[in-house]
Amino acid sequence: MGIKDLLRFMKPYVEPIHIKKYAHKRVGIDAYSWLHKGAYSCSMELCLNTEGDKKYQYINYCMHRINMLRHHNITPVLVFDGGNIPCKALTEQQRHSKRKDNRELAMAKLKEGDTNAAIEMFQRAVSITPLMAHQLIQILRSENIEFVVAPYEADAQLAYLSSLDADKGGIAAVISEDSDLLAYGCSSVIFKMDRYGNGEEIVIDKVFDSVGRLPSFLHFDKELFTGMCVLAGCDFLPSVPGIGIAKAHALVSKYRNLDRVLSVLKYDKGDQMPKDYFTSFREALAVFQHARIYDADSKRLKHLTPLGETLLNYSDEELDFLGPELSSSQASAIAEGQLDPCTMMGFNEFPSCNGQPKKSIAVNNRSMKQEATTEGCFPIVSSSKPGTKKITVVDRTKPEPSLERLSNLKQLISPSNNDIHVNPAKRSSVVPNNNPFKRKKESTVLNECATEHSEVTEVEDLEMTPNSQKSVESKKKVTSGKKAESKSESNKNTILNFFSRV
DNA sequence: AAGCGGTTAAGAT
DNA sequence: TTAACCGCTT
Repeated sequence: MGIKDLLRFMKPYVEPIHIKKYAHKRVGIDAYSWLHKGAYSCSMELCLNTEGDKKYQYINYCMHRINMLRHHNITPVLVFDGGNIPCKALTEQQRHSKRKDNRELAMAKLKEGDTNAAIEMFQRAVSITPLMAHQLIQILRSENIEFVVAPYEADAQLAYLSSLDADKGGIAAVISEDSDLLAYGCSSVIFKMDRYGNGEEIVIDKVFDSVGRLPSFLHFDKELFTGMCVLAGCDFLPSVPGIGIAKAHALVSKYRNLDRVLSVLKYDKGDQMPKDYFTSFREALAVFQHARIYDADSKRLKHLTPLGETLLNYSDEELDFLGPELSSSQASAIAEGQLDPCTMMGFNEFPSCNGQPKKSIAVNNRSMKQEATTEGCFPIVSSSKPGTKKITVVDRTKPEPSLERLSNLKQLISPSNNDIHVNPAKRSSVVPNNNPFKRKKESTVLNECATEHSEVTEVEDLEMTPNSQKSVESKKKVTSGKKAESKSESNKNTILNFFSRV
């Protein structure tokens, strides 16, 4: 993943930092990396789609980290991946097939009765689905945490936000595990951040300005750096055999011009180079430089950096390697988490009653997209008539799963029955019935065919910083102007107890 | 000296 | 899954 060996190569420029360095700043988060780490603890449940609380532990993980950031007065901005771009199709395909193999191995182990071995395989089989992202997004909405779904690569969106001033929605740093961020020109990236906020930072300007440190980037600029990354091998294009990060750096240092590097490469390695390497290289470079990103200000797609003369002359089809252009309404519906960027269908509707045409926006849809379509409605079954007042309902017949694990958590759930909650505005503020971050108000059926469907009414901030006994100040959120009542003092200890055990 | 395949140890949840 | 290391090859 990312640029081959880049982080190892950049080791001399890595500085250990604590996230509190960014107190009172906005910090972007590559949501995929957290979702993926969080999914480890519930990989089997996710793969088998087992009903129960455990399946949602990845949300738990993400919220812990978000609350840690908030504890340090950092404003988190979560950025989710959107559709796949064509030149990443091969990488995606390889990952998908590996996961499929591991899934089959896991199922075999399960059949044998070797659960431990099965879990190990399931951990290699989990993929992050748009549905999982959507479920986290619903919590983020209710917690008023900023997020955006990128039209394509989250990394590109993060790099864009990194280029903006804070008052224009910009971010001061990015938390990620992916070295691609540097190739996209992100100014400050924090890798390997742990649960306490310790991480390793690379600041790109320090790299360019550093005198006497090796490897030297003194005569590099962003374009040369990105070129070096593409030469070394990235998700969009494998490297020419025999070229790794060190050779790529040496070539770019020596010639200081990517065209010259390419012609030298052709001369030296012409026989081992794919015929279309030159074209592929230019496209990969262009993705890193001019990826399509969502501009929240104009509510349109834009390019990460403006297209140069050559690319400006390209037709729409010729620019499709950046991912197809999207209309303003599509782009903003995706960005705001209402449209599944892979299927272009709404999250809260049945596929059958969704009027959106299924535009193919990507060569390869995400793996396990069937979850995103057929199960995207789970556990929501609500009216699709626009403008109709929605009545939300919790199915009381369904037992709460894993109650023994959630004995404390259960106390968070409001026992009040027959509490009708009409909420026409928030079509999408729907969370799983057993979302451990919510106290739920339950509603009765008033109309239509609604079945199980819970409505967010209140959110607790969760203290999880082990070093600190001070609680993060609880920020109560209100849906539809409904004031949330606080039971936080009586519940805080039980919350603390619960999360100290997790 | 660097790339690259293979192996092994450590880390996370 | 990554990071580090080994040994072989270019």
